[in-house]
Amino acid sequence: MSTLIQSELGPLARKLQLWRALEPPELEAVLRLPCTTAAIRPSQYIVREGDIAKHSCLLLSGFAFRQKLAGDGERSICAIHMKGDMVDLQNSLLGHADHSVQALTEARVAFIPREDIVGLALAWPQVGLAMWHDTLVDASIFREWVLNISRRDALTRIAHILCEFGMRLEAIGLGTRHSYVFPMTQEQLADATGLTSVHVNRMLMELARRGLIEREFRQVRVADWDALRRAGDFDESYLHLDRAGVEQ
Amino acid sequence: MSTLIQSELGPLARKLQLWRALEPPELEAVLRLPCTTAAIRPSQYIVREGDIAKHSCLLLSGFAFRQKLAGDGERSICAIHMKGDMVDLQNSLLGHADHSVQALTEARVAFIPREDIVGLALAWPQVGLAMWHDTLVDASIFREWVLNISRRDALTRIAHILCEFGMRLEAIGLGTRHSYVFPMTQEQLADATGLTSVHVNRMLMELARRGLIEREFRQVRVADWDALRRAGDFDESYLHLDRAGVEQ
DNA sequence: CGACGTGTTGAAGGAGCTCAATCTAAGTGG
DNA sequence: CCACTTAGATTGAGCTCCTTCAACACGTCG
Repeated sequence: MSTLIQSELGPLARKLQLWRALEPPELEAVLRLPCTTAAIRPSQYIVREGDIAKHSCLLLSGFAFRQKLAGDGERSICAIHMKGDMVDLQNSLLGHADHSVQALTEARVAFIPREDIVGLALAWPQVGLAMWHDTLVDASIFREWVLNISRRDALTRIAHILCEFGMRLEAIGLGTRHSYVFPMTQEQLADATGLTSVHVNRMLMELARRGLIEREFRQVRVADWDALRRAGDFDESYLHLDRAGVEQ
Repeated sequence: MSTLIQSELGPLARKLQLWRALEPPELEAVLRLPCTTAAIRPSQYIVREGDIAKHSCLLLSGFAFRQKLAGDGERSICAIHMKGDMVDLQNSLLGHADHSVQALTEARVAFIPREDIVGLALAWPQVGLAMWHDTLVDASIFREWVLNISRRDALTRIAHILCEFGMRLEAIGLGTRHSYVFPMTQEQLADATGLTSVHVNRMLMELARRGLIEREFRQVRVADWDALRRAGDFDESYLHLDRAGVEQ
């Protein structure tokens, strides 16, 4: 955890521009944010539930997930994150972390001091709006997960999350939804879908048996995207990747 | 849907101040937002999934909920809202509504044009931050619901949602967590917890049998708050009602 | 009065869980 | 290079929490 580099924040600038057109001086302000970077190992904590917020974290490479624990120790994974995601913007404004963030793979993370995020939003309101927009999209994904977990059966849940992951990878130019490495263990996938790892295993095998996907360890090949999409009751509009209707 | 009144937006100003200290001119800007109000009947739609965003909606009185539908028609209720809540800030920034909002009881709603919300955030960045903060708290509640539905058993889920509702009522000065009218049918409560109405019914009766609550139609009397809190694995920190650690 | 929405109850069935064994691949140390 | 370990994936068998279906109770409202 060291080195103060200016150009590290490219992925953030790119993400924010996806949400809102930014002028050169605004982009510059984003890129000039002070930050320190760190290399994170798989399963290492980036944020711990209860932490007092001192900085926000941006994922520069690799994958991470958010988790909460129930009183009896059961784990719930409520989000998966990839390059360019602010894994906890909320720490910039809320007092304490209400959940943990953990690395899924080798990852690089940039830490940006809390007050600089707030200062950025105050000095450059358009950037503030872009970050707010980002939070709104996050919230939309949480709602879809509530639906996924509460009202879809096991097979559909798994198919849905596979669709979402591929779609998001593609959206940030990190691969194609037709073939990718899914970076979670079956136990983590279980915690992300409200199932057990045993049942996740059976459902993955069932999806393969039906010819929707082909698997080789964590490598997923989507043999029939339309069928997987149908099986997963997947409609990407909740990801708000299109910006139709968003002017100004 | 008519009448253009200035002082209608008091509940919004109060809510935003809860999240961030605002100066008189900032407050005035909030209160001066143009808006139209409407009386809404129970189960009437306030926003429909797929709607193109033209305005944001503020709940002035009564209760409402957000829902999404699965492909097979199953319903998921992902949030309950009360006085002062912006039931769809996301419409101000995102292009289309990714879910519906429906009235739970008789309600009064203020519609604020999309561009005025955006304009407010641009002209008064502190107000923009307050609205962003509001979205972050919303997202925190969604995460807790994901945990609630995915990793808690039926009795715990119901107890948890009863705790949350009472706590939030109290926070906005609309009652006490020890006794309130819970404005949902058992079927709606089922859709908010990922259960069936039959099982919700049995769990409510079990909570009463154990002496945690007393019921009379929708009226809930919390006989033993601490026990209910324990039974519901409830820890209110995710509501971010305290502002400890939040300076400036 | 009949119809409807909501709540309550019983009985039977099933989707997913639990427990436990086995398998595989990738280290790790000798 | 091989014995040993470990994390994760796979499989089977039995069980349970919750669902499904169906009936009935109750209050309200036309």
